[in-house]
Amino acid sequence: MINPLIVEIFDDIALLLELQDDNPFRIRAYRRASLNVQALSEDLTQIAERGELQSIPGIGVDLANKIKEYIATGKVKFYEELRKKTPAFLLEMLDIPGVGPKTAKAIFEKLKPKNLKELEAMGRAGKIRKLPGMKEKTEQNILEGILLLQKHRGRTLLGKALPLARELVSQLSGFKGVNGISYAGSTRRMCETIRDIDILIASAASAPIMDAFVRRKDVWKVLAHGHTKSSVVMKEGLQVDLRVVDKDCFGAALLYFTGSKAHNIQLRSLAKKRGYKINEYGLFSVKSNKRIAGRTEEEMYKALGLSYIPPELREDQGEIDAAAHGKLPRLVEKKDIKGDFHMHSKWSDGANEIEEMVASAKKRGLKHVVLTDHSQSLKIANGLSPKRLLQQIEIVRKLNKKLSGITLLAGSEVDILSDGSLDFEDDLLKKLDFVVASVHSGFKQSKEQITRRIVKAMQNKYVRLIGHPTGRLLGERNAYEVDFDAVFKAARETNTALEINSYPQRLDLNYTYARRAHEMGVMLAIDTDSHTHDQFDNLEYGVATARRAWCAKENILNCLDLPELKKRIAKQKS
DNA sequence: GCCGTTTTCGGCCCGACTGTTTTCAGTCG
Repeated sequence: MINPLIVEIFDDIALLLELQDDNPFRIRAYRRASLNVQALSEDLTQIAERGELQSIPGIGVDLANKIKEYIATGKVKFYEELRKKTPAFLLEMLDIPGVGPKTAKAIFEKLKPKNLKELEAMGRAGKIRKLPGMKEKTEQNILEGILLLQKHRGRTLLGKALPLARELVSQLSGFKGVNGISYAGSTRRMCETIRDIDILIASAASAPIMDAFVRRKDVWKVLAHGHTKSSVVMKEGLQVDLRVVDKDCFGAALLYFTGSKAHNIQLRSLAKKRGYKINEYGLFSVKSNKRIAGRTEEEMYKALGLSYIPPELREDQGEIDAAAHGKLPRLVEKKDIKGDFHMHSKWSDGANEIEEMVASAKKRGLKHVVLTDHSQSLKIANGLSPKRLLQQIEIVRKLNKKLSGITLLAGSEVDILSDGSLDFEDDLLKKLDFVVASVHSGFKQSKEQITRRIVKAMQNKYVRLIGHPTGRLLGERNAYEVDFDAVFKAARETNTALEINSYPQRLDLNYTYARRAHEMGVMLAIDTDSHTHDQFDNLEYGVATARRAWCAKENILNCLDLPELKKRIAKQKS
């Protein structure tokens, strides 16, 4: 997959051009192209082979040629030359919050620091304040920016950011004069990782709210503190931006601060074409400067002739066009999920007894769950031997008779071994109600090997589902190399579902692959892979991923009632 | 550098906060 490399090159080119004070629209073009490449689920190499690079929005003749050049030579000459011209540390300086191209260049040209440490020493020695246009404050801010950069690197999992955002919303909503409140930004779009939390408040009296916000005990550092906008870094490292607007503008502001940036740009272009202007205060007629909409997001979309676009879809992935033609899907919701096909108990590496897991699932409204402890090869997770699995099946059957309001099914998360065979014999799998097959080893195999392995597992007539199909762990391990088209095709042909694993560090399939999979006719299943009783709460992250993948409930296997599911299973693979 | 239901040339989203300025440039989202 060369896409991440192209993304990095385009982003770097944008920064390098910025340092050269190049045409800002040219710079934006590289950024836009990078965003659109990021959103692809298919490898650029394949798109290039079909000669369709220019069908990607933001990719024209020139950028298509740069991609082709990279595929052919592993290099982009234009990029190499730009880099040669620019010292590496100058580029690195742009990572410091508050330091942009102008400041970076001014400092670099005069002081020639070689690294962050040297720059910091220069700041401490009072050398930066002597430069034209800079005083003590600028110097101070750069020093603090360096500190921030060291503390606040990387992104935070949605599973951590969302609860924090909700907590902040709940606390701030109790404030006097708050007429409306919501978190916005990538948290509201349910992106898998979050850079900072955005909170929007509707109120006529912003100053006291701002004051209280920046004085919170859990605030580490105040980055900005204005009348309507403040930014802080929390002690645990996450940045939170708070914005206060009048309640008449709440919808326009919520739309704006939810983003994505690319979605906003498309909306504004559309507005412009129709003689309107959009900002965070509303939709205005350019001619009369009269406000047309702004109280609610629904009102804003309606005024633009669009149906309401749920936040999860606002990624500039065709949603505006679909909304204009009434073709948005009716997205799956958490309440549509009837069962969970993937959970563990103390028998393998779970923390709770089977009964506790079932009770927890029932409490959350699930109607059926499949117990899928690990198989024998996964020693580290105390995988079940055939003998223990047979015992467990019996216990499951007995326990199920005692249950009401929820059905417990017998299953296994069986390992797909390195040659593609399964960790249990068919005779044993046959006794189970539902089999999940997953890769837990041999991540470094070649693309062909892993693809063959997974396809072979899907051809087993008892395997209903492939668990966490790409094996990635956010911030820890990349997805293994696999030919997705081959996997999706085989999944469709063998009637095997693919999982959207809800565990916040997995979210696997991710939303772009999940979208392509169901568009190719593959059934998906949203599972929690719970290892403790409270992890059933992760379901909402999996549902969000499915929504971001444009899934309706018809695309999701666990939206079926148990009788329907059983019918489907009986028909499947027979 | 991209793009076209006004355009193949001339546009390209919009505003808040900060610091160093006496009216604005730089940075950020």
